[in-house]
Amino acid sequence: MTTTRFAPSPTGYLHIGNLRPALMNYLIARRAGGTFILRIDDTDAERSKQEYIDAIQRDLEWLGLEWDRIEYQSKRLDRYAEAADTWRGMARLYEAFETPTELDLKRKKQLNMGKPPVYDRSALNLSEVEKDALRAERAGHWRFKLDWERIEWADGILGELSIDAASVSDPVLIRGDGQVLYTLASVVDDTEMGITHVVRGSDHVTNTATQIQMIRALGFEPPAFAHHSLLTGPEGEALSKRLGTLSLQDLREAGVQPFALLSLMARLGSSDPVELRTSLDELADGFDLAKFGSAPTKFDKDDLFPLTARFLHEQPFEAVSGEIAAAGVPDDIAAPFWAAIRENITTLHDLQGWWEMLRDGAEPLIDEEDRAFVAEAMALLPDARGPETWGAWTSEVKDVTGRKGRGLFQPLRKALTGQTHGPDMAAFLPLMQVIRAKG
RNA sequence: GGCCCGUUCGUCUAGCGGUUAGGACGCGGCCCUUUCACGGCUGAAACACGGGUUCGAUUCCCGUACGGGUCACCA
Repeated sequence: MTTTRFAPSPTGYLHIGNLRPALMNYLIARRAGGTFILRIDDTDAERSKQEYIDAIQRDLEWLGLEWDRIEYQSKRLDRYAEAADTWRGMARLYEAFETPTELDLKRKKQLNMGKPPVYDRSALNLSEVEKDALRAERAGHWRFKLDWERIEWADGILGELSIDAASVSDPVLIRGDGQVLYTLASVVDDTEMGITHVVRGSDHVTNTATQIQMIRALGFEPPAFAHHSLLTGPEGEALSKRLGTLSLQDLREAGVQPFALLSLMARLGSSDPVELRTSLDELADGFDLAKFGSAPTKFDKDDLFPLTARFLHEQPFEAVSGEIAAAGVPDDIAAPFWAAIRENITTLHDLQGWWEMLRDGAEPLIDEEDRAFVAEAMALLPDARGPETWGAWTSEVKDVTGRKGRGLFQPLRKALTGQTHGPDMAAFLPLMQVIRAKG
């Protein structure tokens, strides 16, 4: 049974970088008919907020990424304590007393000497008497004692990976104040919840190495791990530098459609072409981690808009009637309005502009050599305009002026809409409430 | 600085010793169309650099450069 999870920490809003693991895990579960768990990693009590938990769920719902189950780490503290006891019993968990300042100092010293900044395990040499003395001063924190060996695994994206445990610090699992840390909670949850595939960003590869040892010590077999590359900005710069406008909420407000976002993110970085898909089943179909590369992937927000436009162009009136009403379009002309302009919008925000043009008219765009022609044509334009008007009118203008083809239609479009391109005029003209060119 | 990963058209990538280096998106042109879009056809566009190994390197090895990640009592 395939079981995956998406495990955001509610310390901020979901952004584009979070969407990759969320989607990948969702699609893997979906494709296998398995279970997708939303796990709220809220062990950090100071930074976690209910507001963010709500926002995360809203964002996932907006995208249609439904979870089969939701779990909260803050409700599983007893499970973590139990695992800690197990490791203590095997002497894999040891108490250390360095303050953050001391550790920082040690690291700087090591760095200065050109050595890797790895914890030196000096706490292991403390006698019971020394420990008691230290306990009297401050609360100790707990580290997992790594076996110094090469840790290897076959990564679903990165391939064969090997990390020397000796090059990594023994991870702190429990803070001095008793707070359980990510690595511990994650390991316990992944094993107890039967997670079969862990897909996360490549910023976790060293965590994975240490977690494999922790899982084995608990008597479990590690799940299949896969680490996707991280997103960068269009110039290859770290994405964190421009995360400002890349929260899912920002994208939604910019008018990006869910399926545009999903279609791009489910394929970007893989060898499959990015094509608009309009269901999660289609997205799950053919989704394969092995098709993803391991190089950093450039993400450009602008790529979302052509997909959004394409999605909108396919939408029936019923799907957008609410937005059309919100843009101020009267009900009686809402359906023909959509039919006329839908292929000329990029996002739903463009609805407003077209409606305003219809309601208020557009500043005519008339070339000097067309001035007389346009005046002549406008005189022939009837006040009552219906679906047949454009055809009848243009053919009459054609007969009267002798113009035809582009030379006939283009000046009329420009005079009526002030633009060189736009909706099909046969459908658009009857909806125009005001025609400024008519005077 | 140590460790891990990476570098093929603008972008995402295929390639797994001998290829006219392929595809997709984007871009240009043509056709279709009263505009735009759609569709069809077509064009420009890439192996980071330097050494090896080899009859032969985009492909294998080493080095350099560059990029990303990590080295928290965050996740």
